Amino acid sequence: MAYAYTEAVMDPRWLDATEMAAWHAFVSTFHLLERRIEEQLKAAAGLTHPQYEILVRLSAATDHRMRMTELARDVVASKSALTYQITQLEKAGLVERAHCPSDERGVLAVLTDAGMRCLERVAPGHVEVVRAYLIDRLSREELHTMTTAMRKTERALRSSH
Amino acid sequence: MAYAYTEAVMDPRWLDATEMAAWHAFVSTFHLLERRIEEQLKAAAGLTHPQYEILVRLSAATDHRMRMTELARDVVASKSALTYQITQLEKAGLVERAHCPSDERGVLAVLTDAGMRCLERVAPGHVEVVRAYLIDRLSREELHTMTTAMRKTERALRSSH
DNA sequence: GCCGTGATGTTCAAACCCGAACAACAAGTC
DNA sequence: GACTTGTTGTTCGGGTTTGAACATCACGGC
Repeated sequence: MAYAYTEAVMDPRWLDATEMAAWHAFVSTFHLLERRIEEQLKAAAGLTHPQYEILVRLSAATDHRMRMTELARDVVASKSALTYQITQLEKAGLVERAHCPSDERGVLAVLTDAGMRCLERVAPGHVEVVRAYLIDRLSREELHTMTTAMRKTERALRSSH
Repeated sequence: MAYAYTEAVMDPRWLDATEMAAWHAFVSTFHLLERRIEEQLKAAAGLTHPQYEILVRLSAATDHRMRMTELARDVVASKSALTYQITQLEKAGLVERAHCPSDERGVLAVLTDAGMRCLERVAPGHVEVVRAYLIDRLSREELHTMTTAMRKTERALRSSH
């Protein structure tokens, strides 16, 4: 019990001003952008951001279908959260569930035609928001740096469960 | 009604591969990091990330107190979300509410001594996570670029309500 | 074939967030 | 002072996420 805190107690490497600024800017900006995106999607099609992301992934998949677990990994959602959202999208007629032929327990989330049309209708407005507040404000150089930086962290997080 | 969609319909400037990669990396990484942080904070002190952020802001404020609205802006939370979290922190004895002397409707969130001690105990472990997965993996150059990039977006989002 | 281990997707209760509605007050105008 | 306008913080209902528990099935060794 005692040495569970040993490392933290002995080595508090605090963030300096530059590091603190980077971290706070990162977190605050994401939340603000997320809020703006939710607002736009809800007004345009009654969709939430997680729901939109699901439609995007399915539209990019072969045969417009994906296993639940793989889809959950892609959109970074818990299994139960994905179950809930797929149920919602099913009620809206944008997604269907299908049995997985290769695995008896498996479930496939399938994008319907209505779902594809919905995505095509909503995507331009969504992209416009992402552009207006993030992409178009960054130089090619900045974009590239941010991508490599994010990937380093993503890789580290995904490889440690 | 017709030209509400005009711009989007006429000008669907899709994201190219580089832009798409940047955007997806940004969103995915944040969610993964957020998940890891929540896990660490909950295990260490039964705190959520929003709650931790509140304690941090209060500890940095003069007299360890802040108006609700200002605090909500800082941590990027809705008014009702902050009301809820302050109530939770009050139950845990980490924060108290006080009347605002200069404004009769105002409420001050005040960090208690127990709250300060809690923060001091938890902060090292939290910082360690932020370092291990983000800060320490980025060069000084990358950190600076990311900060300026985030700030551009933050500024744009905050100035448009 | 038969366990043991692990993966898959769902269910459930609890916690949490959002937005609209609301009462109370501030600040300025007339 | 009364009126208007805007701000402050809370409340409430509905929607969403979480993590643990669970039933079901895949896969390997023996």
